[in-house]
Amino acid sequence: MDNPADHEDEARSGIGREAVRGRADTGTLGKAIAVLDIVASADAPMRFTDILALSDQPRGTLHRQLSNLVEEGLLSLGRDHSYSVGIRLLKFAARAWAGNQFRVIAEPHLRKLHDLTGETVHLGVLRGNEVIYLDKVESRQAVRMYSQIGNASPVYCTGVGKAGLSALSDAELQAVVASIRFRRFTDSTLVTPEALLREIEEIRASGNAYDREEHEPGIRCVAAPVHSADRSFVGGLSVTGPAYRISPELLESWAVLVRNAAGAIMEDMGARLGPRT
Amino acid sequence: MDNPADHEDEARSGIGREAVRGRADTGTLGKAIAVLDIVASADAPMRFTDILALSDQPRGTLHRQLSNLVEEGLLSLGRDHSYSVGIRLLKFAARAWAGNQFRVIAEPHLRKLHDLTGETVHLGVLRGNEVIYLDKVESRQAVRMYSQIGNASPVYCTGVGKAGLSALSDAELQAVVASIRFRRFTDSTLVTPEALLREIEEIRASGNAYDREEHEPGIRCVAAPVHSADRSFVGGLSVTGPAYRISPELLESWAVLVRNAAGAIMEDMGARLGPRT
DNA sequence: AATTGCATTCCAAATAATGGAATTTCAATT
DNA sequence: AATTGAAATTCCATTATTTGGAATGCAATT
Repeated sequence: MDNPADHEDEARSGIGREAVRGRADTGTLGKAIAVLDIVASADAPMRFTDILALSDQPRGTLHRQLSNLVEEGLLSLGRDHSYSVGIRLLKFAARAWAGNQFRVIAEPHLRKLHDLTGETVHLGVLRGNEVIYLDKVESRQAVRMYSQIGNASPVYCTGVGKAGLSALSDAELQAVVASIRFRRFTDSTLVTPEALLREIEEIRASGNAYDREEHEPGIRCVAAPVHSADRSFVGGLSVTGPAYRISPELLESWAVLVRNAAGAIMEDMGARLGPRT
Repeated sequence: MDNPADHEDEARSGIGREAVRGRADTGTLGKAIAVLDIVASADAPMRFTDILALSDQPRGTLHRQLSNLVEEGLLSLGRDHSYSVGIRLLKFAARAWAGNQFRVIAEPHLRKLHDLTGETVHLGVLRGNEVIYLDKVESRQAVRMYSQIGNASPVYCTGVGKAGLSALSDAELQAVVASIRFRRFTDSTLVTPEALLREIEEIRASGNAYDREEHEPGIRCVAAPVHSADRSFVGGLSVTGPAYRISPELLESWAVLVRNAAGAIMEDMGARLGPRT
């Protein structure tokens, strides 16, 4: 599943407070991280000229930016002049994950939901027009944790993504939807803003989002919106499974469980964060 | 101290750029990442003044650096003015992990080693005077993957760390050892450069490093050095288990298995990278 | 209402980044 | 072994960004 033209500009209009920045890539740091993002969004190591083609920086500038990133361990430069993401980021991410209170508070609820359904449970948050998976509980350990945690998927074709969108204000929703470059993954993928917005309305009314094989054929899920106490994290909670095992009726029967779990998470967060303020 | 062997090693050129690096807080990016590192190294969210105390930047400067990091999603600023590591790093790390060829090539060998011993297997690489765990295979899934992957531990009291050190040139070894601030974790922890260097010599001779409850009481391990084909990654492979289950004799009986697995990984890497060059 | 302990903003001076062009290295081919 | 075109890297006068000490804002506490 390669998405070639994805890392072009991505119009990073994110969510919440860290989000309403229309302009990004400003300042020395911003430009450097934009370069890092280009390399991180590719699915193979990139050579200098490959990156040059995607970045809008002059040769000399780009070269120094890359050198700085390598110097800091954020990128790694192979003998064959190919750049890939550096392992120093693993350390940062491990801390980001372990220290994330939203995830920590949610974790027991994910487990409970997994026990109730027997299927894979995901927690993800919005970041721009992507959803980043924060946690996952599954039965078989065959699939590695890292295979999902940290992974970025489009908002418009995942249960977690659509659930998250439904929790945004209209202004935020409009901004995100406008930044989406729709791409058809399956026959069921929603590929227009109108179809997406219509579905968001339904989600707001019912409290549940569904992924009916819209991202991957044979994969269904039911989700509900969750957000952290201060709304700095907005996302969703979902139960996912193979279509052959999960009938639409079964999926629907889990809807209330997912909503309850999402509600319980938000209650826990209020309980922990409320008094402290 | 004009050891001819040193020149020999230096002549081998660019060894372990990734593995051994001095402090490089230079440039705008470097200083920003240094600030990020301060926040990532703390085990709780930090407020502005906490960070100010640890960084040697003036108020105004630090404040703008933090703002920039938040702007880029590398840090997240809570409503209570506390900074924590941002989830955008999860995306970068997921790519760094999935795309890391060293880890990809090593993975089947970790599994095989796990099957042979039944105990937890770790793969880690040196970064400065820390070892960063790249992968882990364990029996019980009770402990979460993220609990180790990406985690940074001191080189001098872990099997993987000491194994990695033994694979460095004398010059690199000296540089790393000089940068260590020794801390006693258990009664067995090596706390002097001399003791560490003496043990590195033994590891070089035998091909195996041991952690005899030097980091955590009740935890033992046997390790062997590994490095990527171009030596851009230098680290170790280890089998770890609880002391009550793993006698010193049993541990020693695994030594050859670990050495063989390490050798097989390096052979695989040569096989994949060799023809391409 | 005043105080205290923070976090945040300001702006001239200092410093680091910029980028077009020149140079060097690489790798494929003869 | 020599040639050559492509790719990577370095150079340095110009330009834009960061710097940092001091002033200001903000919200609890007395």
